[in-house]
Amino acid sequence: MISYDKDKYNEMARIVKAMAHPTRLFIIDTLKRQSYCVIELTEMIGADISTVSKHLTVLKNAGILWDEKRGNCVYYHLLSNCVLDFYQCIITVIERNEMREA
Amino acid sequence: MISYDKDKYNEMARIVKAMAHPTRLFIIDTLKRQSYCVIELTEMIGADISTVSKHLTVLKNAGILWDEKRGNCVYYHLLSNCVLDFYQCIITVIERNEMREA
DNA sequence: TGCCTACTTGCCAAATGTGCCAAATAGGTC
DNA sequence: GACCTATTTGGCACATTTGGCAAGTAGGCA
Repeated sequence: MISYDKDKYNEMARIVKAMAHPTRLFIIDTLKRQSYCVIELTEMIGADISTVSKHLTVLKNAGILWDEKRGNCVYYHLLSNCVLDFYQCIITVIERNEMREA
Repeated sequence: MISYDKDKYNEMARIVKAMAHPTRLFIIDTLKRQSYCVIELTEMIGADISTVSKHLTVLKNAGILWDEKRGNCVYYHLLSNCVLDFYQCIITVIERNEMREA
């Protein structure tokens, strides 16, 4: 009998939830190329800097990013490259969805 | 200059959000072995059947599951096996988080 | 036809997530 | 120390998600 280990799946959901936002997916996708500081990411995203800072904190708390203070700026880095493998899967799902709708 | 293609990341977030719930992660993990009907999953999960049905609908609408009526029951199947690759990555993230906390 | 089982849907209260503004903090530079 | 820039935090309104109950639907079977 398969049992639902709530603690295990809660912990996993915490990580997935951290990725479950368009801005945060963009941040992960952008940081795979190189690291950026909060201001640079804010310019790309076009939201309030406090909003971007909070998104970065969510990803950092999930263990997906780490941050590094350099001079006046805080640079964010991708910590878990494996999350990028997921992107191709998601795109595959989207493309198949579009095919089925057509 | 990298630009934030909101439509693209919204669409991707829709799929990730569908997975961003402990019960739904459990369902995906369980259906990788074999298909189950709503009642069977409800017994494993221990929630109201309407709650489980709604979770299944979320995953179906995201294109992660498909359903098939057989006799009196609706069987749900995993449509996108690639989402399972993500599980190992999440577990790696969790394990590293635990190491860093220790 | 009527009943039963297996679901799905509507509704609603509670919980959670989001985004902006304003205020606080933290380091560098003069 | 005073000031400036970069970032984080607090607070709040608004939107979304969640879960259970009750009601509705759909097909099988006597």
